[in-house]
Amino acid sequence: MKSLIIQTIKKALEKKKIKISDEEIEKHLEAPPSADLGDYAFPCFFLSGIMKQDPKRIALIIRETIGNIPAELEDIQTEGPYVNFFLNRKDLASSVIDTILKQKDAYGKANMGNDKVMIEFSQANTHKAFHVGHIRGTSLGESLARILEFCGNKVIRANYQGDSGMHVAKWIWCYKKYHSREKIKNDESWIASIYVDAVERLAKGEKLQEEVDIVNKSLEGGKNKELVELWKKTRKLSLDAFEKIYKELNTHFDFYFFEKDMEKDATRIVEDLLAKKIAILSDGAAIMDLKKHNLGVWVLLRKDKTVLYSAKDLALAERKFNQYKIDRSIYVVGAEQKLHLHQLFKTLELAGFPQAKKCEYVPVSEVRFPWGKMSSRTGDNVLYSELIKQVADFAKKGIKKRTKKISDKELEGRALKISIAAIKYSMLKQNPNRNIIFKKEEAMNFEGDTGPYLLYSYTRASSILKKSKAKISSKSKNLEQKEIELIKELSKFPEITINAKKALDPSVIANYSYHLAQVFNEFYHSCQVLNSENEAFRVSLVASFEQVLKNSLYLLGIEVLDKM
RNA sequence: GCCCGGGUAGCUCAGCCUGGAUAGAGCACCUGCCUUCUACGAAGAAAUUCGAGGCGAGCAGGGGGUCGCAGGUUCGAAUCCUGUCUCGGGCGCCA
Repeated sequence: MKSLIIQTIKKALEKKKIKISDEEIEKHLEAPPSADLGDYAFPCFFLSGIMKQDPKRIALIIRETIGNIPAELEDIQTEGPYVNFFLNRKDLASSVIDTILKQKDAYGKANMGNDKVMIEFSQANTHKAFHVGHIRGTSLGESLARILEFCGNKVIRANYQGDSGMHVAKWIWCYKKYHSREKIKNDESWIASIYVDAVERLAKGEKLQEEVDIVNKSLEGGKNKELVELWKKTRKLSLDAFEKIYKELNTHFDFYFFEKDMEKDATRIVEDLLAKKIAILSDGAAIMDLKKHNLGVWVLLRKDKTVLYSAKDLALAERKFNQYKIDRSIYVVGAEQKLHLHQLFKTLELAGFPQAKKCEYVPVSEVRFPWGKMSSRTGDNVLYSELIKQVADFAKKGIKKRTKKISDKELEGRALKISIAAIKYSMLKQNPNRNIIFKKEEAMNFEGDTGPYLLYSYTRASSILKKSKAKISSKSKNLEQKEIELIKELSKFPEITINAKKALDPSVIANYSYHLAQVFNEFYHSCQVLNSENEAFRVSLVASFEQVLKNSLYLLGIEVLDKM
């Protein structure tokens, strides 16, 4: 249809002895700000230089030169310096609806190559809090995985859990020295509090770090059985807690990598880099001097030869490519680690790993309080477990207000899904590269641009579908303005998924979902479906909306509900 | 100091890559509406139908903007370029 319009414009211009390429015309062709202005608009500003006339006049000339309207189009009008084209909306409507109802869950899927992509995300550290910031990275990774799959990729979800390193040493040291009389509790906030206590104590006593270093060295050596046992036990508590969270967040991983398992390979790789003189020793530590590349200095091994996360990341990269034969490796990691990731990729390149070029970084910005950083080091944060409980309690109140007969199990289930939708949506609707200012009151807001609003719109649609007995038909004798708007919005979905994939940005999908629901709610208020003359058509439109909203929410990792 | 990323309504954000029709949303505030999640009454064996209100996780309308500031490019700048102010993050043994 677009090419027909391009050709129509081209012919009209040729009659006026002006040659413009198809590409040039397509570049200028745009969508008018509202449907009553048409479906495609051709702005004439750029022609005023060539034709030496007022663009408004040029629009009139083009319209006049076109003459009769081609059969496939409904109308061509001018509006100021624009020539506006109207498609045959009834045809458009039935083709959009037929496509959606035929393709169902596959509507919007794209075939953009079937690369095997590994996407690493979440990377929660054991022995520390899983707070709101971690929800963001986890939700983002899962959503990106779904978007890539939807566009034809084979996706491998990988988690890289920080179960070794200085933070673990601090926790073990602190527990042994100050808390050993406390029983080890299966309680996230208790585990998090020991870490906070360690950081506080270390900030006060300068010499204490030496004790932690000894614990660290000993843990890495693995010979002190008592320490290793304590590590294993506490590590498992953290990992089990994470697993429960992942399940609630509707995500899963195909592979779990652990920092602990990278230590040996990391040492080997660094020794190799030193032998090849790619890495050098400085003050006894092994470093990569990347100043030439404007990436500063990257420290790989401490002077006591224990490994740093930099070296472990080299080992991880090697393992990802060698063992899993992937075409593309995406790292969904905090934006504050930007330099680290670039140092990693550059080092892989200098070390001669051919896969270096296949690595990509998706920075995830912080979730902050209005007054500053959220931190597991200071304990100034909101734990996932606390937040989900509060939001779910709030959701339950809402459900109870409306529904008298509901089993406890059903109530819990619905409340959890609504809360997850609320929390995930709030994390995904914003561009990943920008900080989110977290306010607890806003997490409890279920109105407007929120996850629950989207779920609510879905339940409205499914309720209508349940009640209607009409036979579905995608054909309509006439179309209301709100119906046209909804159809046009539905037709945009395939393009939206491609945009989200290219940008690796779920907020594109989130913004679309919200706008789609808004348009549907406007339609809902202005067009009665049940018992209307046009019920057969409207039901098919509602069914299409339900399907597309479901598909787009799926890409965000949000499950829909029939009832709320 | 150097390197990134921001600055758009009181607050939180979208639009910026690829410049165009009055700069869009949400929250909060004000005014209306409310038929199709749920929920009340009546009729019916039931699906359901009819009726009058309420709720709000619904809709409409309203107030609120020097798109940080200053230049430049352009017929046209929130969008591109330069400068500048300001906030956040990062910058050799944390992850």
